[in-house]
Amino acid sequence: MSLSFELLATDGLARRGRIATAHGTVETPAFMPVGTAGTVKAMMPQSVAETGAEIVLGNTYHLMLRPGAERVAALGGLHKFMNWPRAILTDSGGFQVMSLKELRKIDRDGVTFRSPIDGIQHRLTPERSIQIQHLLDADITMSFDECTPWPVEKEDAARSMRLSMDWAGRGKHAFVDRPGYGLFGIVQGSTFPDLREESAKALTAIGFDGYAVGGLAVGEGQELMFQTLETTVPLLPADRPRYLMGVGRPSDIVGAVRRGIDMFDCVMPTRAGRTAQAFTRRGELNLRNARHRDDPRPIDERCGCPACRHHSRAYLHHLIRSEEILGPMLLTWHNLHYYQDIMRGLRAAIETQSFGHWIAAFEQEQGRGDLPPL
RNA sequence: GGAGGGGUGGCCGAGCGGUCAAUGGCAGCAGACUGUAAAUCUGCCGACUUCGCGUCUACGAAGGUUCGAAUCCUUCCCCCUCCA
Repeated sequence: MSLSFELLATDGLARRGRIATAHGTVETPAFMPVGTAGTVKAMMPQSVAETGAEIVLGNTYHLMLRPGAERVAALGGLHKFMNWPRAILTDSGGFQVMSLKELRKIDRDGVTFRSPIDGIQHRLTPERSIQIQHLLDADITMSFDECTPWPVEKEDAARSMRLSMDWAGRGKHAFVDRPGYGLFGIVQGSTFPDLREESAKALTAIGFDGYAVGGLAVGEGQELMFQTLETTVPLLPADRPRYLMGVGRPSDIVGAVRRGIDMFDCVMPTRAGRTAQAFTRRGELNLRNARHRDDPRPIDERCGCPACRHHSRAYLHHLIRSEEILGPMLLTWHNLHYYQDIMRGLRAAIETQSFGHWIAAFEQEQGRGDLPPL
């Protein structure tokens, strides 16, 4: 195991840990902003770091198409290329097997994609996906899998999961172990407990530096997602980090930490920020709505982000309405800052054995709703 | 003075005898967004409405032709272009 994971404290099933990567440590529970194409959209790398992020996600599929993995490698790797000196986790392309279902053909050996950029065919196998992630210099490499869509017949979920397990084994062989670098396996099996169990056992038998839970937050709803975590997480090795892929909203993250998850990534704070939605302690706000037109207050007077320290809701509303680029920038910044505030709060709560109290306060405040309009 | 082109819902702009409360776009009002084909997408957008239809008022104004007119005819009002 060349990726060290230290378990610092626990409170119930919740864990406080530390991952040491070749590009710095990552305090867990951790949220990883998504930087698909070598950029966390609408954010400068330094600003991403200032929110408290210690690791971002990059994407095999997108970087393979453009500018190309070999080109990134020749330019010194993804950290240097995007000027992000900290840790990077790369998705394997497995999500695109689902999200680009109209543009790909899947077979036992791998997946052929037709590029949405120029129509050219690209081939991704477990081995090539790992190789690309090496070329990108990812600190954490993800196994190539198929993110199983939902809803799905059990038979199809089983076939999909077993294919991903086969690919996980092939990826493990292709992975070049180095100090500070790690490979994660991804548990599939949709919402079927016995399939999740089969998948978890298959992965632990192979042995990975960390274990991800994939195929969730794809439409099944929070309750089913939590149920699936409750049956899956206990099957994962306690001494390895656990990553819930693609999740989620603040309440999803909090609930998953309570169930033993250590790492998260999600486009929600960045994408929603670009589409005028702000996440706050007291719930969600759509800054495009007319009710903010004359509101001189910040999104959240207790938030320390630049949007909240320097700008009114009225101004942010104006920027969004005017389609000024600063609008998406500031809202993305706010959302990422708020997400990292949550993670800081979760980590501190677990350290001080006050997790239950923290969650109660979190839920109470979220339920209270936005401040009344002026 | 002469010749020609126009006036359509908040704006721009299609339609040129029925299937038109009237294509589109913008503006406006909301909603969605979960390992990013996303600075994207969806719904509503004359009035009333039991929100399902329906009813009413509508395509510069007034008349007329027609079973039926935003669409054809007459007159009037206004705008634009070119020539004097």
